[in-house]
Amino acid sequence: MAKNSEDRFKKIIAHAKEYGFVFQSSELYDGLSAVYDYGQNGVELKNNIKDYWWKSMVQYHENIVGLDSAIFMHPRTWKASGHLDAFNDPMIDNKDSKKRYRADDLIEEHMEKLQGKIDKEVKKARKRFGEDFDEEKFLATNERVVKYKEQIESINNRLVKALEDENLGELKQLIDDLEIVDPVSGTKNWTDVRQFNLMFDTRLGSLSDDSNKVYLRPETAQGIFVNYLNVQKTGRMKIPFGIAQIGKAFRNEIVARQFIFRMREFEQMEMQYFVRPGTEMDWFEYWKNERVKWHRSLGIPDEYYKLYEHENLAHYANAAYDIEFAYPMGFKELEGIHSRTDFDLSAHQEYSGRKVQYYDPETQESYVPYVVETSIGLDRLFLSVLSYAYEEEKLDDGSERIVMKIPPFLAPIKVAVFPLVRKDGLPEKAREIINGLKYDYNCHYEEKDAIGKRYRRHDAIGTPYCITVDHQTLDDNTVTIRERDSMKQDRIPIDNISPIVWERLRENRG
RNA sequence: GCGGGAGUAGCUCAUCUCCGGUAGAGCGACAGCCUUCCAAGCUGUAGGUGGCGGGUUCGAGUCCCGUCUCCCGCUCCA
Repeated sequence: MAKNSEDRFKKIIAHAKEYGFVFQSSELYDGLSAVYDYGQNGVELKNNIKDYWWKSMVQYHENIVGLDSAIFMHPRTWKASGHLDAFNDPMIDNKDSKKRYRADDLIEEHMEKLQGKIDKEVKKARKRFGEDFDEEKFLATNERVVKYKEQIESINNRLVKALEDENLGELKQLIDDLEIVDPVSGTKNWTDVRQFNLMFDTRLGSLSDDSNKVYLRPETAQGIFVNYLNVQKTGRMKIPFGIAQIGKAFRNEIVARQFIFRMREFEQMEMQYFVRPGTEMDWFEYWKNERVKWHRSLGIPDEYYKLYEHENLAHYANAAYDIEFAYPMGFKELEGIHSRTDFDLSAHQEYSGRKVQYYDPETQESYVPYVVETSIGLDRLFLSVLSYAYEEEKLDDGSERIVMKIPPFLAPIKVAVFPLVRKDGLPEKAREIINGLKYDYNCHYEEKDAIGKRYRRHDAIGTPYCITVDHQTLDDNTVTIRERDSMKQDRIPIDNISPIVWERLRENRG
């Protein structure tokens, strides 16, 4: 990370804490690594983001409905989804090179080397015997080849058994016995083999035995897939249709850092769109464009976004696109659009033994729908808004201000109301105005300190509009409304505050 | 997880270094005064068992060990 963006990132994190957006979890007890809490302003911003996403998906699309599934799910869900197998890796570090490897990979590479030796022997023999060479016979009888083959077999047996038993000590022993060296450092100075589990587990019920182990979901999508039939049938949904969900997910990341970008407990906003097989690429394109449009509607300039097409695909996908955002630490994934094929629904059909299909009246056939997923990290979106919004501004008079240029319709507090001075009945008038506005907008009243200071305080949390009650207000019932970014003021009648704020909030939504 | 750096008031920091002797400032917050519009007027108040635990010592923020957390690099990442 470049020095100045590193500084900027630090300032944003400090600002987020100082102004009640994000606190480290359990800070009182020295904090909990990679877990964060949202403070009084953070929760408002986060709720506003959620609300906007939810409306964009569920309210603005008649064929998309919502869902709120539980975090606990039947353990077989994760067997079916592939998470149980795909994210259970035994890892080992070389103390000299500081490199980390998958222990089973190292052993497999060793076996491949042995296989390479066999191939070499075969090649040599073929050269020697020419036309008469009988490969099968050679493989079965050549002393050296047979020895290599036996070695491979015995290693493989030990490896498979060790993995099955989750015997980490045996894996380490195997690496020691084979005298495997680190390709980088060339040494055999290894740590113990340790198990890394992506998923958190816990016990359901008060008796602790292995049979009631359950996992905290590592993605919300599976809650949608296992409810596909329920929603499709009870909602009488016709393909194509979507199910949207906002919820917490949990991942025990090996390294979880970078503030709220990568957390152990995080929130996803996902929409799974069920389509007829063969049309998935069209819908993939469609949602790619829709999601880009949605991001543009936040009013953040295009250059903050970059599209990235995946070449290494996850176990469930046949196409994947990331929308990346220019965070202070560089372009990083904000949202993923994936064509998940029928991988998940088929897997659940197989593991549950139930028919997870759709009868298409048009084609008069049943099929397992294909799925196009849009999956965005709520916390990452929050961070993108926060890091875009943070600005240290030099004003014409030479002074500085820190202003959070949060898209106004997402701002934690929409309207702040101040009496110019704390006397002459101005505070009472200001209270009166707030009481009229608070049912429509999140408002804030302040009378402490000089007026300029109060403006700056609200700049720092991104409040788009400040209403000031002055002496003229008492004569003609007008107030000034000050706009955050331009710092310009208009004088408007009290009765017009609500419609004008409404109008401006709408305008600001791309 | 490994390696390096750091942790003193809400924030920024001072004191720390070869020399151990009962923690200060600015900003901020709060209360009040003064002020007719963009942070810096006046008065007062609160706030720290120096991340936590242990050791050495008559005495530790200061020396030693452990631990937690954060930052940087490496590794991993649906």
